Amino acid sequence: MQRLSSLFGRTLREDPADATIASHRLMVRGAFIRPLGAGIFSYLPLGWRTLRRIEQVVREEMDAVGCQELLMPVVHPSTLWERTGRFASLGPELVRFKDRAERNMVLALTHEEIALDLAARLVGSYRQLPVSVYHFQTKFRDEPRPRGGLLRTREFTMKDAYTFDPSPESLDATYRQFVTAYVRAFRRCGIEPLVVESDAGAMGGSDADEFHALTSAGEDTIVVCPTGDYGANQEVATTQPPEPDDAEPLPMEKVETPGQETIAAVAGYLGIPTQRTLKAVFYWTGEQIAFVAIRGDLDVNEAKLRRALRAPDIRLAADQELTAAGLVPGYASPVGLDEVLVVVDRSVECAANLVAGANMPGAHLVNVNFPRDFNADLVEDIADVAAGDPCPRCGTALELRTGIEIGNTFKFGAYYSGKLNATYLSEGGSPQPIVMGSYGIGITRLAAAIVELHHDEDGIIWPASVAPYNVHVVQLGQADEVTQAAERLAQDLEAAGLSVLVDDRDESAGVKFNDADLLGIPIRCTVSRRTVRADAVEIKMRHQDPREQVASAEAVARVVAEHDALLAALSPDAPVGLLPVETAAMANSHDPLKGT
RNA sequence: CGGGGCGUGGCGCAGCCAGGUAGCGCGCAUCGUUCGGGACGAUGAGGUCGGAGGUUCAAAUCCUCUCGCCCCGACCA
Repeated sequence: MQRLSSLFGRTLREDPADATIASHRLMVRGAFIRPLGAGIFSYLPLGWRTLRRIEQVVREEMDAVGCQELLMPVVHPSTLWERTGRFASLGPELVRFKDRAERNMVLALTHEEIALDLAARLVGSYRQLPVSVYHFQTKFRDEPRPRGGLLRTREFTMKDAYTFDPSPESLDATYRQFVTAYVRAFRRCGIEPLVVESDAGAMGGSDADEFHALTSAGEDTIVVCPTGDYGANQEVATTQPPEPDDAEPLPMEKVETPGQETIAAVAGYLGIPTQRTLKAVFYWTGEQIAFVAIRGDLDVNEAKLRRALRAPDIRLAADQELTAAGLVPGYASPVGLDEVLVVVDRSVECAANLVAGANMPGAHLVNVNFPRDFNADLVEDIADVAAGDPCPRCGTALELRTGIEIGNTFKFGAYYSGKLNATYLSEGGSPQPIVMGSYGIGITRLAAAIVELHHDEDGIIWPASVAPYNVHVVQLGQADEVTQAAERLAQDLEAAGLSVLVDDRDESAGVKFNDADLLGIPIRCTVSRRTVRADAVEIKMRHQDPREQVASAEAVARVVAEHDALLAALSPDAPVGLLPVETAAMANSHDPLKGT
């Protein structure tokens, strides 16, 4: 048992000034974590115990699908990273340094290279496949902007798994197993994950899914169909193509629009809806300017544009870059442009008689029609999906949600195997590339997501599966009889298999109860002069209000039963797949920031 | 990287504009009284005011530079 009087860490009465989101605030106040630098945290005993419990849930689900735990290093020679090309292609988020012999080294930000290299060395035959490994390991990514406590850190703990299959079909089966294992793990941690399609990445992935905890504290926008048949990260989400406008194309004309430099201004000035305008957005690809033409009411989705252009590092172009290319900011038009790369969103292809800039100050063109009036180098879907757009599968109005990405899964196929020459001998005796999958769960981020979904104004409400201790024994008063009773209760609870935190501090009842609420251990037992005289123990569940006195002789059995019931409620067993949005709505209703 | 904010005992803050003995609340220590939802009284410890340089008789305060942290955006397997 741990006594609060000797716990390393102190709770804070006031919120830390720099914490804005609930999980950050409560985990610092409750002595779970302390910041060391931007995006770098120490995990105090309470926090570390919690992380280890989360790990254990994940570990059990990984073991259950036959995945084998190992441990790979944090510091790597750059060699393998050079062979896959990532030493050069990754940006400053990959920390590079030299050792004493001037060899290039990196800090692990993931372990595909290392895991696959191991597989290549250890797997020789199809008889050894499929096989999979995982570990819990520190990752370091020099993020440009850490934020939200454990939500986005530079140093973090990740459970990453790597699967090795003999064929894409075999990988498909493995992949489904892992998705199922992930959903089970998250449910056991008290999170109903929303599984959505995600960006497979510019690095050769063929298929990818993300697992989201829905809460307004998240950073990702998720597009979901209320029928549950579609869900995708906004980076890859699509909607049904717009209905073609079969209006008769009218002759193009120039109109004076002095001072009307924005879509809203032009539309207002001409008395038309923004859907009837053509918005020009300019990106710099690193080599040239890309002129993006999109319907005025839509927004450009940069992730889609990046893929369409096959340009990993696009950014909005600066005004001087536009002027240098002969474009007039506010009045730019694709009409009459030859030198510039033009990307047209499919919304423009389907529209008729749009208003576009005239490439001169103070004037616009009306009745612009594509492709009659201008050319495109690319026509693609590069628009953000908006709430209300029709589901690509069933046409139902789509909804937008905010989520924390707590896990992801990727099919890499033979992409890395080709680079690292990772092969096995097939039944026919020929070398074949190992077919790889990669699966991540951010353990520290998952802890933050759990707190976001499980807290109230008084503190954290840990799911029983991951709480740092099972039971919080609060001793009120320092009388010998009370101390002894609390001690005995704690010992009996431990003998029954529960972990116990005892608040034996000489503090007032209010301080102790408030700290108990803050720390969020699911079951609280109070021992005081009053309960000792009644030969009883008061039991209170953290997630509900009633307090109940139970006879001492029955207290332990009762606590065990309550704890078992809490664990049973965190059942992993429910249909797996793309989850219905009702569950998403339920998850959101837990979020006090949004109200209910 | 762009924009904004903030660095003053362990935590939360005031003082800065209008330079002149570094303050408040909480916490901490000791003693006493309290003792079921952040008790009360008394006494006490604890701060090179993020750092460097400058202006000045005098700098937490004014100027310059710099480091760090937070938020928004950019970015993000």
